[in-house]
Order: sequence, then C-alpha cells, then structure tokens
Amino acid sequence: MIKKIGQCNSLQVLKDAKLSRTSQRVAVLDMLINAERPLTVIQIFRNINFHQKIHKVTIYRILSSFVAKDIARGIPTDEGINYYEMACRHNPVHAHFYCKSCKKMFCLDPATSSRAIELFADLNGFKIEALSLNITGVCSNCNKGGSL
Amino acid sequence: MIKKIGQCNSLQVLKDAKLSRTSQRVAVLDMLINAERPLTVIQIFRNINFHQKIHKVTIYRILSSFVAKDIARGIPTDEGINYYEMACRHNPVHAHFYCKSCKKMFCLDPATSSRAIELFADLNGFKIEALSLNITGVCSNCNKGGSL
DNA sequence: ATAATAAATGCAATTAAATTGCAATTATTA
DNA sequence: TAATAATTGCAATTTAATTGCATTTATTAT
Repeated sequence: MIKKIGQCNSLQVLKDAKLSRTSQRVAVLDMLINAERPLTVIQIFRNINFHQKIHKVTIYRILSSFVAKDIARGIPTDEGINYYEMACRHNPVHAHFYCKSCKKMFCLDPATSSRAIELFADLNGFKIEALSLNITGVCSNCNKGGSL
Repeated sequence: MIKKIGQCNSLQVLKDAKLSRTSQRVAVLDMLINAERPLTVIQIFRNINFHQKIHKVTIYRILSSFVAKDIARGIPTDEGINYYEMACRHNPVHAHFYCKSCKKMFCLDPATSSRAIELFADLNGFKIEALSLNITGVCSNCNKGGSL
C-alpha cells in the first residue's frame, strides 16, 4: 500500500491544464489531492456538499475533464462503480485492491505494479490508452471481522 | 492473443457444477465454449435469440450462476459493460485488451499474464477473490482505419 | 410413470451509475 | 465594462443490471 501525500497545487494544476478556475473544480481537485485513496463521485459529492453546494452532474463532468487532461485517472470496479485518483508524477500508474466489504479502493505498491505493467508494454500494433490492474476481494481489516 | 478451442462438454460441465440441465443454460454455455473471445450479455442474447427465445434477464442470471460456480469469469470494462469467458482449465486466468473502437475484448498471452499476476500473489492478509488486468485502447485492426 | 416438490424462467417494474439537452450562471476576453 | 465563451444546475434520459412474483420446467420420491 502506498501513502499518498498531497503535493500538488490545485490552482497551478488547473492553469497548466488550461481549465478555468471555478470553485467547483478547485473543490473537487483539492479533495483528490488530499485523498488517502481513490474516491467515487458519490463520496466526493457528499464531502463537498457538507460545506458547499455542487450538483452531482457537475462532479461527473469535472472528473471526465480531469481524466481527459490527464489530471486524474479513473479506476472502475467489477461492481460498476468508478473511483478516481490523481495522475500526477507523485502518483504513478499502479494496481488497486478493491474490498467488496468496506468498499474501499486500496492503492498497491507502484514498484510491483509497474513491473507487471511492463510485461504488456509491447502489444504489437495495439494502442494502449488505459491499463487497469484491479484486484477484488476482502481487505485484511474486514477479513478479521471488521465490517463483514 | 490466444486462440480458444471448444474443449468442454456443456452437459458434463453443468452436471459437475450441480446445475440442472435447461435448454437456456446449455445454449449460453455452448456459446461461451465456442466463442473466440469474451462475450457480453447482449451479444449472447442476440445470437441465441436468432434461433431460440431466451429472456435477457435469464442470461444475466445464468451468467451470474456460472461465475458463482467458477464455470465462467466476468471481465468488466471501463465503459461499464461486462464480458464473459469460460473459466475451465484450458483457459487459465489472463489479462485482456478491450478495443474502444470495435468493442472487442481480446485475450492476452496467459504466460505473460500469469507472471504479472504472480507479482501480487502475497497481499498480506487480503483475500483475493478476483483479479482483472484490463487494458483499453484501440486494436491493431481499428488502428489501421478498420472501424474508427 | 406420475404426482409432489424444488428450481428456473419470463415478464414488468425498478435501481443506480452515468449521460444529454438546454437554460441560467459564471468566467474570460476584448 | 460589455461581449463572448465556458461552466454549471436542473430535468429528463440512457443503459446495464437487479428484483419480486407468477408461470413454467426440471428433479425427486412414491
């Protein structure tokens, strides 16, 4: 597991991506930057709306634009829910573990992940746009009777 | 890419899994056994209903029971669609490539896949129930102007 | 074989994530 | 500061997947 630390400046990230600085985009981006693990639209929606009102559709659109601009990455689960994480240089592509019990998405060791991913680097003629190595199961905490 | 050959007997597979032999289950299973690549519920529905009438919900339920009995594996895409393939010993767990253009799900080399998967075998206390290594992009055929 | 029981299927309605069109609002620019 | 462009909010829609229930089909015990 890797511990994520917020090292990005949301205003600078938006400026670099040529995305206008709206309070909604800043709020979503700050939440991603400071998140310990990937978040869902609903999680972002609930947390932000505790302080500030943002429409759920706006969060979908903001996250889509972040993915398009390579600011964020989407991590789909086999339960049909998408999680999002920062895609900055401090957070290289890596595999994830999704706990069916507590619904948390854990980030796995980037070193091991990158070795796994390198194995598929050459895909003769195939253009790789996204790579997701996703493991589903029950995390150690839930396994011990945490929340099952 | 691996070439799948139908080596299973649908009636025997159902018997071994203690699932009753209905015409619907046999039809779905035969289609999976003879498929060249993973299929979606809709693809199975359209192909079967060309000859025989089966309700779409039944296919969802049959595939769920197949996955529960380890007869089939589900492969989710980042577009929210599930593909299904046989999980027999002739078809070990492997990675997949999903072409956003032609919507085909390709099976990747099981040898390379298994080496990648082994890297995550020990996940200290985490109980692995499913592992999906999924690559999305554009396949070589579509890349050459096939269907973009 | 046949009746009784259990399981599977078909159908309608629903759920939930995600998307779309459009009007209103907010940000950027000239 | 006005004009233009981009973004947001809202309502409605889309689509994969699920659920409850009546009907049909398969399995079993007699």
